[in-house]
Amino acid sequence: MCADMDAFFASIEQRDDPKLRGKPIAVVGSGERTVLATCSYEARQYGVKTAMTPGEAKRLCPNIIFVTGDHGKYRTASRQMEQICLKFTPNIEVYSIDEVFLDVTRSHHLFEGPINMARTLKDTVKSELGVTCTIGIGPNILIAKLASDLAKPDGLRWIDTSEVATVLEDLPIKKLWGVGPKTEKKLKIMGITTAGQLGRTSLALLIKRFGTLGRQLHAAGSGVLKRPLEINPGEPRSIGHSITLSQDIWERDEINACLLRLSEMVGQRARRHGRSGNKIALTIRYGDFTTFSRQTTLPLPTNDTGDIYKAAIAVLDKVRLQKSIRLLGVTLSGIDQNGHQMALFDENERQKKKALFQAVDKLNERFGQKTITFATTLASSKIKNKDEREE
DNA sequence: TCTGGGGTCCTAGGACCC
DNA sequence: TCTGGGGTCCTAGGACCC
Repeated sequence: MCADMDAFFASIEQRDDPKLRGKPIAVVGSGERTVLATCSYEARQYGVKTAMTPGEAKRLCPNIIFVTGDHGKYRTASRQMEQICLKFTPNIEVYSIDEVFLDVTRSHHLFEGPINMARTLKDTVKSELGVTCTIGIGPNILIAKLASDLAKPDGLRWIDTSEVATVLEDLPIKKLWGVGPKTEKKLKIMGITTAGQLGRTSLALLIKRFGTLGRQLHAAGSGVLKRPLEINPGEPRSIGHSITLSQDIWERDEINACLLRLSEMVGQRARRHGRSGNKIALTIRYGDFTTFSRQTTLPLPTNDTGDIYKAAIAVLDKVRLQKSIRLLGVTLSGIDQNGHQMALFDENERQKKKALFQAVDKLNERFGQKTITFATTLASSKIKNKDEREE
């Protein structure tokens, strides 16, 4: 089964504020330059869609109400959803904040079949969470997900093995999991527009044209997907934050201040999860939307704000900036997948550095962005920083 | 009121090693 | 005397997903 929350963020907001119920609303970010994270079904009737700008949405639907999103609240609701699903089977995969896969192969009989089970799950979600969800049922997660897509909102659909071919026959390829705009275009050039056609295309041809992806495309078109559920979520492979600035910036001081903030966000999250990584990537988007990234590898993994910041600055120093900057991002990867045994050793040092950074942030907030910063950021980039003690 | 933010996986090319 | 082959790691970019 695939249990998919309907217009999740918007539904939560409507649940919590009766004035929003039955109305076209959209959940947006807090910044000045934002897009719609999602919108209510009332808004969708006007053609409003996820990822639109508020301006576009307003043009299509003049009565639309914008609500600033509260991710903490959505995460809480998502965890509640997870707990509800666990009452039905221990074999679940929390695929995203608003989707859960359930392997009910061995448990549906306890509910007198999958349809009854799904109804009970829907009712439980409605009564305990106060929002609706759609459930798709199928012989594998690909079909279950497709069933939920076709049935939403507040729906329930079972695509039995015997129906799979019929459903796929005229299904547009872009509805398939893994087929985005680029792949759709390439397939169309090959004369393939439906899942049915994709499934009948020779595997050899698809592999020749798409490499590894070809195998997946063939499987998707045929309605099979062998991947089992990921019951135990692994370690995250990267931790990153990015910010679209309210105005494009050019001044090095402003860039540095932003990188410090991003480094602290990344470091904090890594420390909270007891993770470290040895690759630090910097993402830059110019005002004209050209976007690129540069990264560096450190000799040892870290989750220290200062280390991350220094690395980000070192990477930036190698870039000759062409235009003013719209977005900056910092990502930590190369995360040690076998735990955090290093942490005990430098706990003392870590605490000291953490206290230092908290103090620095406070001072900068109070007296202005550049009150305290790294000497290395003031020195000429020609000077090689061989010795860490320069800090 | 032009275009968010958080991720994953794959690929191509270069450096480097034997 | 114009020039192999296999392998690994790293970086940057792209496609996709929610």
